[in-house]
Amino acid sequence: MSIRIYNSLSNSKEPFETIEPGKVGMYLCGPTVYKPSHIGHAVGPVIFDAIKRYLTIFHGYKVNWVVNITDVEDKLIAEADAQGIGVFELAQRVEKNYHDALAALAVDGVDHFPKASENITQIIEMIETLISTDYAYVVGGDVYFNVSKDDDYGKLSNRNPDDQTGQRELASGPKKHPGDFALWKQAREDEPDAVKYDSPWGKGRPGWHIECSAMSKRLLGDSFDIHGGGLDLIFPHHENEIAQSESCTQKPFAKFWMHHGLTRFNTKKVSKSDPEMQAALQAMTLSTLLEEYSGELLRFFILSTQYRSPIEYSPAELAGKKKGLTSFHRLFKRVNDLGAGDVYDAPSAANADTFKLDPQALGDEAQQLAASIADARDRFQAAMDDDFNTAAALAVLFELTNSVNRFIEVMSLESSDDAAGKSFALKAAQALASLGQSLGVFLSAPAAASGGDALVGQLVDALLEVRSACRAEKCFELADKVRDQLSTLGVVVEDKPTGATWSIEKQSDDLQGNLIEAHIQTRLACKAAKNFALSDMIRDRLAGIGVALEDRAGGTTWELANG
RNA sequence: GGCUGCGUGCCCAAGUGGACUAAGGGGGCGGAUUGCAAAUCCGUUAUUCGUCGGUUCGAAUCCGACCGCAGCCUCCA
Repeated sequence: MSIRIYNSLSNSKEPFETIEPGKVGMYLCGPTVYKPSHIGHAVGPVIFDAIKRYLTIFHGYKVNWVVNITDVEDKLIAEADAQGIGVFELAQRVEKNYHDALAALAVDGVDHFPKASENITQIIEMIETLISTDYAYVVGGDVYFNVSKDDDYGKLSNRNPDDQTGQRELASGPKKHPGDFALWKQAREDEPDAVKYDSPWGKGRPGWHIECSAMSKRLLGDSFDIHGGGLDLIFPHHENEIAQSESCTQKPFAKFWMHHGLTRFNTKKVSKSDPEMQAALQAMTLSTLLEEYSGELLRFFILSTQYRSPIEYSPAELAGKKKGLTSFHRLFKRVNDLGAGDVYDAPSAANADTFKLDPQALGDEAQQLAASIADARDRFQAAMDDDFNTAAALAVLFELTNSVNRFIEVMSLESSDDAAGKSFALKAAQALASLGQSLGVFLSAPAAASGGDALVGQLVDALLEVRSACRAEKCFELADKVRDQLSTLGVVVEDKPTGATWSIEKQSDDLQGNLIEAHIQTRLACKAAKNFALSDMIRDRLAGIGVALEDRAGGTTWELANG
């Protein structure tokens, strides 16, 4: 029952033990807010959010999670200049964009979002300590970290700074060693005043790495449990964080280093600074993706791969995942339609009783389902305990989908009033949902399902009543035409024992107007078939929901009775 | 060149020495159901895990070589 985590520091899986019993301090490197975030930036937050939920729900940990916002940095200054706006104006705008995306992805577990600009004092203090202990030195208005002084520098990335001469035998400039990196950068004349901070070494601003050391120290202490980020940050960023922090405090910095795989597009890393990626990047921006896909789908997509593996992003791949996710939504809707209760309102997976179903006298099928559910929790936990294998955990959920569907099928629950059976199906589905919820999916029913518009719903219902009448009269041609029309509008119809149900699979423009038009077309077809009872029914039904039809010489027009 | 990793069916993806004669998803194919669909259910779709050797009673899993791919060594989640 113990958690094992792959630690980049040792390149092996280690048993997870926290520094303080029952508590986890967790730090994730966040974005530099100079350009909108893309899909790759969502990976860390989604994984860590799922981890926090899991650790909290399944292991009872109290998790304190910090994600930094880098708002003082070269690129940001350059981008603000290019756009002709203030540095912090740009930073705030991009940061809002980032937070909106996280909200859509259901990443709500972050406890602190510290900003570099708000921690200058702590940064300066840390640099002063490093200077006083000779781990750093001042050259003009710059301060550099002295890698030669740090014995175990390179332990995370397995690099020896003295062997790194190879490619960049560049002039080390004012530095003592080419591997030395900036802790503090002297202000340049052309830089905006907003990023010129006072320091003992004159006006300037912090280097990139030091902010994470200073902010994690302030919010999580000298030593904490988990530090995460993308694989591309191992060197130099994380290596340098370790160097700064451990040299400053003389204590171990992060206990576990977790690095997630990078998102790729056409087998190449998605990068904001890669010129070849620029065109494609537009489409991979989180705000763009969220216009077309739900946050839940993007989250599901990210969780369907073990976090250390790279994820290949493509619209086709996302479409495939969407089908998988939809199969859960269908099941939940199917169970909710049984009327025994709301699946989404599931008890917590933390409660073992959620998985103890009593099959009573419901027979073999219920026995089997009860066994599957009980087993699922263990398998789910085993997968998650093994380095947070969300891909394997989701596989367990897929299997349960099948078990519950089969139960509903075999017990014919949709066409019976078997209250005990329905309640059993509900509990099984809730157990399934609770596992997903502990990863941050299945939190609520997909928003688009009902169209979000009462009139649209009434129009579809009315159309389906007409179709039902057609089917009763064995007038299948007309019935199919209705279904086809709806399908074109993105409304998918499914016939069930209890009648037809529908859902909006694809949003389309002016759905309302098109639905009324579909009524008119259907009515025209009825009239052509001399089925006047049906055509009148359509007109009356529409009138009932406030849509008045008028037959004119040039065709039929419609208007809404009251706004 | 140095340092990390990776290579599993048509596609995605778990599994890292023995319940693997390899999860799960997408797709394909057959059947049940349906007026027909859709959805759902049942069945089926890798004797094989980049290639070649080795270790072992036993390897997708360990070792070696080779081939291919990615990341880092400069900013990057």
